Amino acid sequence: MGEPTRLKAIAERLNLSESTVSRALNDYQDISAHTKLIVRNMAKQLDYQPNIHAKRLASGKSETIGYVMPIQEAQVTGQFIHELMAGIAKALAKYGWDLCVIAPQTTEEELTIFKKIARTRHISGLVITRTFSDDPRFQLLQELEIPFVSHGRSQESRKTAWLDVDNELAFFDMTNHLIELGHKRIAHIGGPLHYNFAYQRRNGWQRALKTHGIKVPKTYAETAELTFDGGCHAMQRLLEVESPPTAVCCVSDVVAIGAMQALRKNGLRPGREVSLIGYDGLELGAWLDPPLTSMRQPLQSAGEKLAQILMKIVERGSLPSDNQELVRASLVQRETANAPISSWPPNRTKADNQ
Amino acid sequence: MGEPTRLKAIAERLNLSESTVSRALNDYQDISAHTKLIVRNMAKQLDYQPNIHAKRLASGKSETIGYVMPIQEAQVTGQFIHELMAGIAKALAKYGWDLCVIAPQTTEEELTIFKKIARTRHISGLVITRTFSDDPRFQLLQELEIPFVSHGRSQESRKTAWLDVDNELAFFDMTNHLIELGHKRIAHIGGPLHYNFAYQRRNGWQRALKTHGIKVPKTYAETAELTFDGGCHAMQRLLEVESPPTAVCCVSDVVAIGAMQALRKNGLRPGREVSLIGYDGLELGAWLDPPLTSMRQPLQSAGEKLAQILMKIVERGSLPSDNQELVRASLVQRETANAPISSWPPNRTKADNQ
DNA sequence: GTGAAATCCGAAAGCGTTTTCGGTTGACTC
DNA sequence: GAGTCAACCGAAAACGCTTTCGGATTTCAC
Repeated sequence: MGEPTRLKAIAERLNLSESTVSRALNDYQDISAHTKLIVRNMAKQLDYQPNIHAKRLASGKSETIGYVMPIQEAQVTGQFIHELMAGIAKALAKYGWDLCVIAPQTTEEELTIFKKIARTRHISGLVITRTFSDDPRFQLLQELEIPFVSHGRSQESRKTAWLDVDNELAFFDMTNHLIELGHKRIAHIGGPLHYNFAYQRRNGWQRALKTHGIKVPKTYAETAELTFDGGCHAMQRLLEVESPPTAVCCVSDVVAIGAMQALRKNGLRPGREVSLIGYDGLELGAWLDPPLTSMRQPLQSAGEKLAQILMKIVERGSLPSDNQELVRASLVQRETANAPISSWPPNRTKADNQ
Repeated sequence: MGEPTRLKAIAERLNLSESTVSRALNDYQDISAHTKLIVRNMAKQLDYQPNIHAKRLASGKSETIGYVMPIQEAQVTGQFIHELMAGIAKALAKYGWDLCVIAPQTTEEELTIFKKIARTRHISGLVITRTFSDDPRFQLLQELEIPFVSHGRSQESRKTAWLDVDNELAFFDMTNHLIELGHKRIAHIGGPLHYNFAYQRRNGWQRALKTHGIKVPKTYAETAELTFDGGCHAMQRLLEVESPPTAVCCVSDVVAIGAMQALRKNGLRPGREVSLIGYDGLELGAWLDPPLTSMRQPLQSAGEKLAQILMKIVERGSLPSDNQELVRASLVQRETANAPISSWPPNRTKADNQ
């Protein structure tokens, strides 16, 4: 309804110049407190909203950050992304910044888009997720001088900004929890090692075992695709080793759910013969039978932090390397992690030290 | 690296005016084919990317559409949203349009944002989802003259653009499937009726029963919150009626999963004593024990369609009421929908007509 | 060969901000 | 009372594109 209020309208009403009004609204030092006050009141009264395109053109800033949607490959990334984006959008909205979604179909397209952004500069910074150990995006974005922050680290992220869960610690904690429950035969179903977090999680598991002087066979270090089937097959393999584990740390909830399926197929009940802990804290874990114990990281607040970090870098030139933050995941106790039972594994070998 | 190419650079190189170059690139009629060709070649050669803010300022168009994230209330909306957004972003990207995420925290905030958009016009159209039977957004957006398309209908959507799944037909199909399997005692766990789809789904179920002359007690029409617990409680109530059903149509997968839980608690196995069909076709349904039969709508393509509809309306002034489209959901056969078994329900009443 | 109609392009005026630069006050110093 | 220095504000030039308007050619019919 009606024409939107322009700077000009405010200026005319107050008998000021447009430039004064502009500077008053942007809190310049050379405008008196009194002028600022009346300008702001008038702006509020007229419900002034600056024309964002004019503003961005004139200032050369875009006040828009891009979120690169991970290419759809791993399963159930949905909830994850949703919460993260909600957090990012929320934090940005406070400052009038926009969140723009970028959904490349392939890795090459993703890199092409980055190059385009570097030229147009219509996006002032990027949030990337699903990082790989060896991730070409880090180098490219640095070369292109596009400010960015990643959710998750990489081998290349020493000098860049990131926010990550302490995966190593999470799996250290997770494994310790199982040890405290009395387990000694603790296996790990990890993810493909090109995912950076897969490394870290495996290391956390190993460190906990080492700390307690527990030795496990090499076969206890399984690897699986980050899918239901992946978890299912990996668990099956674990059940077929000479002396199967009494507990398994799983790299993700989806993998853990696959592992549950394998247990069931073998007539075992998750959390009875074999304890299981997943990672992600997915809500749906609670709907399973039995409900899946897991580790959870706060996603919404992570999104907000990512946004804040990025704005700090873009706007105030904060150094990327000063913006590296680790958060701690917490245990979500449900019903698949219990003390070991004596009837399992059925045929103990002499190597068994229990 | 280096300054981006401007219109000016192309013009100078070709000894043309900026306006000619601009019109050549925008395919104006009054530019000769030859000029267009050389301009375009030069643009490509110099890797010209127009300054989006200048373009939008000058043209008064924003080429940005907003996606309003549903307020986080119902469960597992994540995957849903992710796929839909990926589809929208993909379709928009083809035309150089942006997708901007709007994440209001409350309904009031959502409406406030709409009003702001109406003033600034920095977003040229909106996609809204999670529609309610009585949804204030429809009227407001029409009043504000903001182009929009909804995923899902409403009582107020007669004149607006929408894309929806034929919920009524989906539940008609679903119920028929159960009837074909031999079921006659088919209940329904519906959603709160302020969700528009909840109405439609219930009606589809009823129509199928009616078509086959099947009568069911009123107690068979259950209502549940769209949550795991909601489904669980509703199923529990269904099991306590005089003669419980042999099959249940659930308004959503999450509700169905809750219902599965209730069955298990009562010593029953989903798909044996009581068949169950969900709706949404969530991937995670396949990971359950037993895997959940469901109905699925194509989401990614729905997102693309939504984007196309909106662009058509914004750009070419297509009438909203000419852009109403119904798509059909399809059955995802898994293992919770089977023929009824004779041992259930345990104590048949005389009212039982089997 | 003339007039009219097409065809093609350039000049220039926006679009609504930001930001630099300079100018006008008034206060303050000695 | 002349000079200095802040403190405030206005004029005007960007920012890079679109789009209107009109001017210069060429084409065509007669």
